Amino acid sequence: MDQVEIFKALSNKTRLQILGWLKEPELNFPEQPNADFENVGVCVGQIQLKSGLSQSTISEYLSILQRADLISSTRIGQWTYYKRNKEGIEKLSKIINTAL
Amino acid sequence: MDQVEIFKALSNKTRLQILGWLKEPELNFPEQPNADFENVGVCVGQIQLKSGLSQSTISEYLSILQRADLISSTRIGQWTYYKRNKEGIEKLSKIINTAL
DNA sequence: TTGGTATATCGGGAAATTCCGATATACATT
DNA sequence: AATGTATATCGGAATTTCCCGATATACCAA
Repeated sequence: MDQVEIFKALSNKTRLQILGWLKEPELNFPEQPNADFENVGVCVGQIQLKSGLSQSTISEYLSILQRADLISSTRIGQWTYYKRNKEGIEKLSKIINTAL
Repeated sequence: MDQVEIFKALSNKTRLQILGWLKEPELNFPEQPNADFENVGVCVGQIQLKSGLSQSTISEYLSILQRADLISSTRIGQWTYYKRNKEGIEKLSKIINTAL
């Protein structure tokens, strides 16, 4: 993954908010039946609801964040759950500390 | 300074390269008379030469990086020198570790 | 199989970014 | 004052990003 693409993924207010929300899902989203935040994450619909943007836009934003390795996804039934990707974010932290 | 603006500043290959060059100026630029890298930084002309882009583009890129607090400038005579801004980069590192 | 719900993908108008050449400004030299 | 050099600013064409509605795909339930 190109460094520039990671920073592009972060260059948008809504996408930064999503990452913030996914850092503490229990504070930012209502309880979910049959899917705990820690293991699978938060479903697209909840993220979209919270963002106020359209379904298609949020779906695209989530895939941009995923391509940048900042989040990861799990499909369960008809739902896709996204959660923070610790490894990717740690890698970004290392980039900041070594390249800049 | 808005977080989004910081990441936008970093969303460009040339601007990332400039930050990398300014991290170790002595490895990336020829000796400068009357201005040491540590205190004042590297003059615009040298950065432009190394980048291969036009003078106007590099001047603009440097001011984008400066607005994001990632570099700072000093004018001496007809030259402007830019150097890495340690504090701004440390602040960015904290953003990564707390907001994402 | 039919209909319903969740998400992904497509096509596109509007706005932002990239990078340029031309020009303006600032300072030094003669 | 006039000229030369370093940098900043302006105007703009080409490309990319933002965000939407429409549509496609995937899965579930009856």
